[in-house]
Amino acid sequence: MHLILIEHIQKFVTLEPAEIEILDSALRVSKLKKKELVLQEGQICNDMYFVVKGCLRQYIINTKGSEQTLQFAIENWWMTDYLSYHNLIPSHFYIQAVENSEVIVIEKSSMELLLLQIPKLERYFRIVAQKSFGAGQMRIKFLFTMSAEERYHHFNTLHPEFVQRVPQYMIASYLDFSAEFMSKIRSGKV
Amino acid sequence: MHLILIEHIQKFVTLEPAEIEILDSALRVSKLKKKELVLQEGQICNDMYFVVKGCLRQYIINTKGSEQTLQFAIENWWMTDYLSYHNLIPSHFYIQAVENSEVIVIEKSSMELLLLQIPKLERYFRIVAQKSFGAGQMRIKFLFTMSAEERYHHFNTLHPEFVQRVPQYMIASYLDFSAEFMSKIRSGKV
DNA sequence: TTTATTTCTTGAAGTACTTCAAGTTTTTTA
DNA sequence: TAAAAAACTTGAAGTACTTCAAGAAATAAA
Repeated sequence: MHLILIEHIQKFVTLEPAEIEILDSALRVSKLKKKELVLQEGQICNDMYFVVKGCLRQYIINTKGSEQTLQFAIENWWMTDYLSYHNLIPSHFYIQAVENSEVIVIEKSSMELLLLQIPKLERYFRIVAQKSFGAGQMRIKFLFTMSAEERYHHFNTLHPEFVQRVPQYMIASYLDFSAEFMSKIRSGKV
Repeated sequence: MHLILIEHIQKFVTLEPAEIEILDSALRVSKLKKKELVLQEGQICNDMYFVVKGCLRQYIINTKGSEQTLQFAIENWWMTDYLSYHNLIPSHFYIQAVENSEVIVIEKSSMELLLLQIPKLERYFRIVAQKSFGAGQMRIKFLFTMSAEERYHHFNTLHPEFVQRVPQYMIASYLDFSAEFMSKIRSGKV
């Protein structure tokens, strides 16, 4: 049983036993090794990933050839490239496991089938997407109004466990400053 | 008849005549004067707005007391503060008409009713939210990887009509640089 | 039209960051 | 456990912007 996802869904909609049955048999778990890629730039994103355990990140490779993390997903978060997924266009992003991770993968075709069989899931995914969009708006607010140092302390206060788990250079690029500058912030040299 | 919205919905789901009837009678149009606010910081956002004509923007007032635009919505776009809307928490944002505008307002209570009466709308709003989130991800990519000048030219190429309609200082803050710097970019002095 | 208000421009001075390069520490692999 | 790889630190030099202040131009109001 894919309990973690089913419980997450039931926070937003109530499923009948029969629906849980359908859902459960449609899901499959995939174990990802640290650094394993599930999406690469140029590919069409055909899956949605729900993190059961571990951590994924979405990143790009910029013109200087270095990686910039745009998004993290930890337990109970969905990760995908919605634009590539919906419009069938090549993705601009990489999606990678930051740690050894366990994810539930739902392919697009199987997702469409599920949404027909269990229309309540439309509601669940609507709410998830709307909340994610709301979180994204807050992120832009923080990026626009806080200095690098403020963003670091804010993130560190909000997600202290996370800062331990993930390499600093990934967090630095997620907060839109260089790894070197982050090092200076941490040591108080700025 | 609120044709523009109904047509927009029918791009994603097919509505029965009876459903159109229900929908149509639940909607109301509101005319907004230029600069009119529909949401202020600290208020709980209780509505969703669909722009029929004109333009809305979401902005904040930063610590220096100046406005920063985080989001625009033109014809066929939805605008709301999803975080405040879903979690019933005070909004961090202002939402304002940039021009004299016509919007369709749906209050939360009426939205919940509509979603029960026309479950297909769950699908519509799911797709809209997922696509919006996808667009937000691209926005962050552009903010992270392009210089101010590149962001300006990129935006200008993508939305040339828009740059005419909206004061430059709003676009400057949306692209995360100062109005003065935008002026210098435009005159080639940089 | 006249006046008031809003928006845009310009240059000079300042700053919050980046980049580079080299060394150190930590983690992973064999 | 040694060796290799990945991640972090440090300082020096550079730069892409911001801020300020003042004036000009465009738009709206009277």
